[in-house]
Amino acid sequence: MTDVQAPRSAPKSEQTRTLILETALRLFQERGYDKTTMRAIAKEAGVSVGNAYYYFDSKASLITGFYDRMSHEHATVTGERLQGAEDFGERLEIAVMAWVDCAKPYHEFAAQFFSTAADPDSPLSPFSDESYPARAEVIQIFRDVLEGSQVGPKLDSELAELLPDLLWLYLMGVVLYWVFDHTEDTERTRAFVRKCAPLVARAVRLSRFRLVRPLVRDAVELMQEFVIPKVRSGVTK
Amino acid sequence: MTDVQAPRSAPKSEQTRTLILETALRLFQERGYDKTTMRAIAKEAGVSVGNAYYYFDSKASLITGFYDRMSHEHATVTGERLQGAEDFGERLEIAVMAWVDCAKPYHEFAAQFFSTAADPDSPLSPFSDESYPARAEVIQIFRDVLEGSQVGPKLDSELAELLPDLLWLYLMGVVLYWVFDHTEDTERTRAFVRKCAPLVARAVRLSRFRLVRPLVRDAVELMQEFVIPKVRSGVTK
DNA sequence: CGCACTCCTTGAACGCGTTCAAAAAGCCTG
DNA sequence: CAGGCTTTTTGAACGCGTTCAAGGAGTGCG
Repeated sequence: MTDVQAPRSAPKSEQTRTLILETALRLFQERGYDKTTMRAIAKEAGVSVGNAYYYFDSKASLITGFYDRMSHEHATVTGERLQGAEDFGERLEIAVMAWVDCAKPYHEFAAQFFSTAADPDSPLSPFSDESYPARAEVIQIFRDVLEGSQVGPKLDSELAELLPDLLWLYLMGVVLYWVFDHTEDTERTRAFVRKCAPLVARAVRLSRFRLVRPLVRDAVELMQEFVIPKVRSGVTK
Repeated sequence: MTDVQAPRSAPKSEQTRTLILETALRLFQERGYDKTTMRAIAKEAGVSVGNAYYYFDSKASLITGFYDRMSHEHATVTGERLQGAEDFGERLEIAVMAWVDCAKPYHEFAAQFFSTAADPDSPLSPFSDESYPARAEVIQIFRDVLEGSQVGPKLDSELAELLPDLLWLYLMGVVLYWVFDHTEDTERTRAFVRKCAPLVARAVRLSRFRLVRPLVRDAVELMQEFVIPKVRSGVTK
């Protein structure tokens, strides 16, 4: 099921599918999402427009592969960089900054594409059932971030269980910031991430104190009831 | 060709413009955004498609009037309901719930339209320069919410100044939740709002304690540097 | 009255994403 | 090889948002 380059064993149809997908992603990156037409994709891939629609529901759903690729690379890069870092804030910064780095080549393309992804009914919404695998993989990254630090075991168990999902939401906030960021090399987003990480870490550590703990518990409960179901299994639930 | 009412102050062109706008908003509400075509708007208004484009840049920019109308009604309704409420959490719930009530007739339409509004370059983005007037009006609502409660004066002055903008961001979060909410009468969003308000109020009150104050100050500083400029004067700054 | 000038209005035409009936290519069985 | 069946491929056609050259319509001036 891995779709890198069509293996020799793959049937013809799978080859065509892959060819169309690769061509599309290449053109998206070269010309941007809007300027890449379905006709151009078909022509470049040497097939008909109708054929592209035989394999993919829509132009937007050609992005599915992009999601998977992106979360894979994010997980890999983060895994490498986390080696040796033990401070929670530091680890968090590494994970989020890794995303910014991985997403760099796609910034222009992603900004154009963002509005499509924001459609609640689109399979490409970050909350959709279809994007669940990619979402789960990124949440796992944050689980690693937490478990590899000293702060993890000291937390309230319910919060510790919830935190990876919350950090994924935090990443979505960063993504939103990044999409609107037009500075060179998205330097402003990077500065934002560098400043945010230690603050988040401090907030998490504060959550253990007797003064704030009751509030945190209630907030955790609220999240578990109202927000997490949407993150865990898509908006339809 | 047909002149309905002729206010002596309004020249012919203004009449046409208004006619197109009113027709568009009515059809959007009746049929939804996607199913309302520019051709249908023009036909229903008794003009040509090209004429609609003479007055409005695009189909999306026909929504501008909707934004203003919505924020006005939100401000009015909130103002009425705030009478007699003094608790900050209660006032916050009133303000946000008033939004949910005002937005009720447009839920289906807004969900379709949401993806257009999410485009960072669109004048209809909630962060855009063009939507600044509506945004400012809503932020003023939250300023009233804060000032009419007892918690306002006791806060750190920097936080107090920032809080209305932050509460507007919180409202944007609720809007996001609302857009994805498919329950009857968006009952789930309402429950979410009812549970959130007192928690936010508690968090604000906690911010005054010596234990958390340093963190809050740093977070406020971060917000002022990285986020508030975008809220105050649009993303271009 | 003719002329020029600006403001409005028109509808055909363009390029886009998407659909679909029909043709082509594989594939299996007798 | 023939015949039927499914899978794959085609490209014309549809409806959409949007553009634009062309033509009114009103107004002031000689």
